[in-house]
Amino acid sequence: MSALTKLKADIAKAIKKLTGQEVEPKTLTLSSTRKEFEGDYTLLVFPLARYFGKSPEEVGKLIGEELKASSTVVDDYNTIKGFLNLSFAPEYWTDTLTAINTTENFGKGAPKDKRVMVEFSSPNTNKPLHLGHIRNILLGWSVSKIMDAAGYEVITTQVVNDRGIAICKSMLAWEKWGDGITPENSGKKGDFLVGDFYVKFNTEFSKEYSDWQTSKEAEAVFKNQNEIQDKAKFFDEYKNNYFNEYSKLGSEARQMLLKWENKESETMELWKNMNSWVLNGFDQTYDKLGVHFTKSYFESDTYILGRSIVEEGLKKGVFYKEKDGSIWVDLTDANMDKKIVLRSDGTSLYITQDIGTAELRYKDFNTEKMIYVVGDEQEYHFKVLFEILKRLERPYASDMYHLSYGMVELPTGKMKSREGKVVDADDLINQMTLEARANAEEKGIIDGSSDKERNEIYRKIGMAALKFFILKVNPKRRMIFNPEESVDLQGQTGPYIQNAYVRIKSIMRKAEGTYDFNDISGYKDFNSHEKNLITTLSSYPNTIQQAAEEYEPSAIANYVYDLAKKYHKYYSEIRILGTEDKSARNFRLALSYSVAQILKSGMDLLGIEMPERM
RNA sequence: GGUCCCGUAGCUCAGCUGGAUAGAGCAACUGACUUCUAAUCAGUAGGUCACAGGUUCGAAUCCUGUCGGGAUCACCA
Repeated sequence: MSALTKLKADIAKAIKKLTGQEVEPKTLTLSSTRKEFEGDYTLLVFPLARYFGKSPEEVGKLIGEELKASSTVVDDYNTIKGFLNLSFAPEYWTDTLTAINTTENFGKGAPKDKRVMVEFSSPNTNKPLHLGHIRNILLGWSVSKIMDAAGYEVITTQVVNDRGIAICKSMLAWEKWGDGITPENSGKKGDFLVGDFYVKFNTEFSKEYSDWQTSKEAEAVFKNQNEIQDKAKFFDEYKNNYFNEYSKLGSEARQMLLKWENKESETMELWKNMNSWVLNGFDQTYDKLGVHFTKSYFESDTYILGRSIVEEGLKKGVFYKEKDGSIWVDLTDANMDKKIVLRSDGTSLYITQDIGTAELRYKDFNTEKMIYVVGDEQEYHFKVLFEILKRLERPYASDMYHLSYGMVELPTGKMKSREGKVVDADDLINQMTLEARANAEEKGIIDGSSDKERNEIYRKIGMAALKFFILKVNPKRRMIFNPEESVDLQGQTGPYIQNAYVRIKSIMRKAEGTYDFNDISGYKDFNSHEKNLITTLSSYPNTIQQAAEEYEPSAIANYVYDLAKKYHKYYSEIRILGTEDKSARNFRLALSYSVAQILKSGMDLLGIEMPERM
């Protein structure tokens, strides 16, 4: 039991003694005292005044007096209006620090005996990962780390969309214009190579389309409609119809998809090859980002799943059949629409697949809780999916969450990979490392280490800047990313937090062998920074639980920044190694050590590594 | 049109289970490196918390409505 929980129990006891009223300790509001006031923690007495029938100020005095007499934690008190400010005994601070210092993995929650799956990334195999994926991947990875720290057992997965018309476009373009090029013979990263052909297809297709627009056939199409008068505007919107009805390239791509579905060997061969190039490229990017998956699922395996569950649901009466044979679910009573779950020709849809994959994962891993990290444009889809699974009475249906996040846009608008208008993940990662290096070289620090070590440090700093930049923001917010304005390395950033850690590491190296963490109790004259830091440290476990409950990496990011900021301030005012009094010096080193541990641990929850020097 | 998300300093964002005078960073200006790493610290300046009502001893926070931005409402994924 932490000292604060004990204090709350003491307060409840005091109230009981004074009024006879039973109060649930956890309903008490206890927060750290604002720095303008005297005291360490503050109890809000407004809500308690009614039990006493006296003014909040008087009530504060009564409780304060009682606590001073009965609680071992409380040394003194003062009241201002309805705020009861409590000052703690010196032992509280040293004991708390020692407890933090000696607890292994301080902050980690007790095992919850529940397995949670986090699905994220889920890329298409026709182009490289881009900035949008980065937000997804960082969120997913961080949430999985946070869940783990909160006490869950975590499984990470991705569903790779490796089939469909998009990949056929790349395949077709490679066949037509590729001239046998491969990642091996060209030295180009596989996902970029395939992505180039995807763009190539689309530029060729656009050419074909604009040529067609002057043909008689096109004239006729335009005349046969009278919804849009402006010709250019009409053809702008007609592009998809053209692809499906008139385009030569479109028909070739569709034929390729048909061949793939019929598993024709030549097509399968090409498909397998190109997919392996892309997946290989993805693995390199994942490595750089430091993420990995317990298991990857492939849509080419899962796209037919879900049908048997639909059949089962039909029998149960959850679904119904239309005259044409298509199967539907009516969700109007849950304030949603009717939704098709199986086509009239018996084939699966996106939602059918998702029903099937959920079931498959449950069977594979026995996950009773599932988190899907997917963009907010799919909110409705997941609302429907979760409702369907509930009606099908799946055992995991009660604990499903769609972690939805806002789109990442460029200043010029949305990214369009078809037009090659994207910020590639790899480019961004490299750019960040270069940025970190340029910054370091300008400052002329990090000397004495080898090139290899230095590059490793630059990588860690660059990645920290990028990851923190993205994770500190509430996922729901849309974000506009300007590649021209580089990500900051100063201020509220990843490197700022790394710097606090590095400073401590430097102190610890210098102090090596000259201190004893067990000998701190002689120190009693704590300054406000020290109390403040210990208070912040002791709230770490709570922060983790809250971040897990709310699926909110930004809560951790803000916490870690706050801690680093407080430490930087402390560092600038107190000369730790120069402390004369022995137990004070030990205390300060112990405190610094704990701060470093928690900074490292918290950053790890964001997927950010710490350098030992920078 | 229905539903959901967002709106806080010039910019990027915290704060939202109601509590004391709304906080950071960036950008601007001023100061601090012979002293544990200045990717730091201290300071100046910057606010009708989109707007209007309501609940409350107390509202950026809760409720209702309005406005602005975005998403979504396919036998696409």
